[in-house]
Amino acid sequence: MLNGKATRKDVAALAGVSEATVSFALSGKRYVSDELKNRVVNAANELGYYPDLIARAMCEKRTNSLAVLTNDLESPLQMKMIKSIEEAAMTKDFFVNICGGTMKLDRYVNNLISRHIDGVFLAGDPYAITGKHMNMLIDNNISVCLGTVSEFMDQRVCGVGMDFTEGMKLIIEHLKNLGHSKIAYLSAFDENQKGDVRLAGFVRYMKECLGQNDPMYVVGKPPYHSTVGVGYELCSELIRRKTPFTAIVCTNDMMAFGAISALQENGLTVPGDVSVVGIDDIMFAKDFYPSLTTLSHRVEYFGGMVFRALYENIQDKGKVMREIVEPELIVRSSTAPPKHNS
Amino acid sequence: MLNGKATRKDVAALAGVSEATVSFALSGKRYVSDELKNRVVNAANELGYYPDLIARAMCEKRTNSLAVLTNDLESPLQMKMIKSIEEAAMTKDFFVNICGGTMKLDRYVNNLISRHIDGVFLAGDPYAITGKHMNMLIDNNISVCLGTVSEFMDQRVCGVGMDFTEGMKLIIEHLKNLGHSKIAYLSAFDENQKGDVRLAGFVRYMKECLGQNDPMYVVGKPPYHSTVGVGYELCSELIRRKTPFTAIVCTNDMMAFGAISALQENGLTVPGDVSVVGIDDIMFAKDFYPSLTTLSHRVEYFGGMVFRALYENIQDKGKVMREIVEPELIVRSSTAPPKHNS
DNA sequence: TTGAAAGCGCTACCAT
DNA sequence: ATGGTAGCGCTTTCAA
Repeated sequence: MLNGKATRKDVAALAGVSEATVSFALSGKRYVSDELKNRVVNAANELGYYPDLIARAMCEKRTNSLAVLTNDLESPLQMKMIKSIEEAAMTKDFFVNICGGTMKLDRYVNNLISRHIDGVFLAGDPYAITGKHMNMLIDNNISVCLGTVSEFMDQRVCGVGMDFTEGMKLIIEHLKNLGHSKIAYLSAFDENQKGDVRLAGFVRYMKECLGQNDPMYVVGKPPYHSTVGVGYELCSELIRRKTPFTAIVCTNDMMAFGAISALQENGLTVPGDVSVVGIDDIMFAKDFYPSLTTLSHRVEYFGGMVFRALYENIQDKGKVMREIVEPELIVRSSTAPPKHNS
Repeated sequence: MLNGKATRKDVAALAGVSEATVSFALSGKRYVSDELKNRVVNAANELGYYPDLIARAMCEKRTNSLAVLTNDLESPLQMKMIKSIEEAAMTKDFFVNICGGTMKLDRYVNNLISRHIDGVFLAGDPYAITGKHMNMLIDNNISVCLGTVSEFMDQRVCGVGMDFTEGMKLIIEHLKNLGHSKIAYLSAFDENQKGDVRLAGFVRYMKECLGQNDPMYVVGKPPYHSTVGVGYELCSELIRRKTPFTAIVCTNDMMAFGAISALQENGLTVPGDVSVVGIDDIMFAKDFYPSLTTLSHRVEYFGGMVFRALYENIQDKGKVMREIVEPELIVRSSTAPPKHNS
């Protein structure tokens, strides 16, 4: 444990073997007799030797590191996702860099390339990253994974997506099973927003499950934020419409929190008078009052898949994984059967 | 723009100069005549040349990268902090790695060293990181910054801390100015928890500002979580005590949200019947209903300071910055004058 | 003012 | 089964 900078040379000298043998004994990439291996391992331990990953990266043109590029580092969902990616990455000794602010994309992309980052997960808005940037990354041998899956994706990029359509089905079936039929949807996005399939799923399953052709919903407007505040606004709007409803589904959990506030301010209790369902299962969902019934994307699993997609593509550019993670409905206490008089 | 891997050699060849001149022309570390410099710059542009940062790191024994070590990647406060550190870092082309899970500390520390990460910010619980790990980092020339400042800190580590004492003063003065005197504090921690100076600050300023020797407070118990749920519990306990109060201060914003829920469930409105103040100014504080009056640590500034402390220490191990960031009270709509009959 | 070349610590190929 | 060593792309010292 000299002064913390033992090199392979020192180990070789102490063990009385060649430098090559040190590498091979430690990596196992070539057979080394037990005796020499022992001497090397002991010498390495004695000196507190760890291979210099920068030097290794220089030879291998690989750094064992990823980056997550996102424009919304404060979003609870993204954080959870980053956390789970990082956890999966660490099992293979990959480090994870975070790149917030999709504004400075050029700068990030240059850095990613110059630093020989092996793979990138593009969280945030997929439309914010241009084809030019994607090509630069891929041309420089960096694996790319998108947080979505579509047939129009570049054939060389991986994708892990969420199944909101199936999710909507789970939500509506849950509410139906509780006895609800007057269900409203609060959408942060309007019909013009491609990319958000939640509203379409809602419409579809209100028809398929409940036979309703004209379900209730309130839509947001540009810039399409899905915050607590927007949930409050949209729910207030819903209440003003005076159309009776016994359950509300929201674009995400934060909007659900806002909706609950609006209901309470109007003297309606949750789930007594109205059941509320969110989407995302963010950290607060479980210990909010009332705890929120919400659609989970199983983010831990999701993050693991993202890492796996990237990892496999790094090992073999031929493997381009495309995976849709099936959601799971987490039933908590914001949903209950409707009142009889409703 | 060959196939994305022009090297310095290529630039030198194209410009008709030596490789050394390429480096110097681009870095400006040595005078290069205007003519040669131009030829180099043009050649570099033409080839799409960017220096290989891994090769550079190998020479310089520096990677221009930091890591944030934290045990709670999902905490909104930490996220905001990481975001602001990353933003500051990017202004100097530093990359930021995230290391969640303080459990695998050995593994992270080894990686940090092997990868020649230049500096580390220890977010999370400072007591979770052992002296052994800190010494390993410092002995290996890695700068360390703690999210706290105390006189007992290792002389070689930087620190950027929050001034909760001053913060409590701001909070209590604000409530006093509104006309409150029956103020209660909901603490996630109890008196046994050193490190949390909020309760002490509360007691102190209830006396100094309001002349009260025995202020109301409810404390948490191990494992001392400060979640929405705990806020709800502690507030419920406060209500059960039947001691009249017109304002509540909470350990953090999440507890404040829980407290507000508990109040509302007991038929008390915020801020009509009770004013509530949080601490941290997390993302949700501003668009919660009601929007939360809370103590901001000015996290953007805080993160900038953390980066600066690390950056300066990296350049010069002699510079060990210790900075206390002064808080700021963000007055929103969860506080108002007390009712007359209270 | 500019060029040549010695490293940095490792991987992996070529010898033995 | 093991050793020697070229080479990765750069920074920087030493020469010219």
